[in-house]
Amino acid sequence: MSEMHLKDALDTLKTTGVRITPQRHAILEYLIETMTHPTADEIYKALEGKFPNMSVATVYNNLRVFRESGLVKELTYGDAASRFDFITNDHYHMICESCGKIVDFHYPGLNEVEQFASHVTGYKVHSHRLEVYGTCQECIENVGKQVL
Amino acid sequence: MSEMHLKDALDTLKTTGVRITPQRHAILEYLIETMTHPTADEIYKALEGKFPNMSVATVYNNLRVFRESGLVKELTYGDAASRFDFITNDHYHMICESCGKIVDFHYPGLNEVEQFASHVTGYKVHSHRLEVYGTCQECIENVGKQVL
DNA sequence: ACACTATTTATAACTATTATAAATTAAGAA
DNA sequence: TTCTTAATTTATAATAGTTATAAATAGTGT
Repeated sequence: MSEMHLKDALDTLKTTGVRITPQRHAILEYLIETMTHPTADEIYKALEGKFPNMSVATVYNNLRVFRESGLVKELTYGDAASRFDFITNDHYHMICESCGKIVDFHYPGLNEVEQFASHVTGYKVHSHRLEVYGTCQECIENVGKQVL
Repeated sequence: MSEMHLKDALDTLKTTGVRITPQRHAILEYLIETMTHPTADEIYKALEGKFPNMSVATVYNNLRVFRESGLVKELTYGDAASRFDFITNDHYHMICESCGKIVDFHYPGLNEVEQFASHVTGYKVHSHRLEVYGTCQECIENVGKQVL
């Protein structure tokens, strides 16, 4: 079924007139099959084997293309590197403030908030972003050697 | 009443054993009185008049101190510079994707989401972050000369 | 297979942020 | 008030993530 996602994604690109290069194929594939939310550099390193000559710029360029095509979401964290997330259906992120691990969770109705916010501010709403911060089980157990 | 905030903030710092320097005073004051959500550089430039010799590092250092004291929240946006927000009470941000303007809005109950997320993921929850993206009235009227 | 244009690569530049070390200063003690 | 000391500021350099550029390469429709 992740193959289905890949197929859909490639179709989306083709429809938008974006060329399918081996690099793009590989980046998309990697984004879909890894359940993590990799940084550009992690993607770069992961594909180093297949594409020894690939430039970091290529990764960044394509992540931007994917973002503009609505295939990928970019998650930013201040000075740290952005993380990229293949968009499947609506989900949110739970982030461990100790080790940085990100897991997804689904939650139904946040449309009310959008409507409310739109009403109060007069903005026309496109989307929203919700993130929950906490400590994961593992880090709770490893108290004493906190990193962050 | 913004003077109240400043007083409270200074007290908080003093209690935590953080020295009150003129620079810190000025940065806090600026953060409180400007309703915008300035970047470190904007703060630096705004205080250039009063402190011609102040270093950018000082602004960054103190914003970190304030963040660690829980006085200030940092909002990150990928490659763009972080924006800093004096914490009053719980509010969220509505961000215009066209001009970048940020306005605050209040919304009551998102604690359910925290509880839900905690239950599903097993994380111990500390906080959350919600942002709504859209287009502000002004930019809706100025269609045709889109910036972003 | 060709031609045309998008894309990749390699490199350098840019910008936000942080580290460092020397000079300065806030704040409590004498 | 003056002294003392550790925290803070300043100036500078370094780091890291990301983007711009231009030449080389390669998809895609014909």
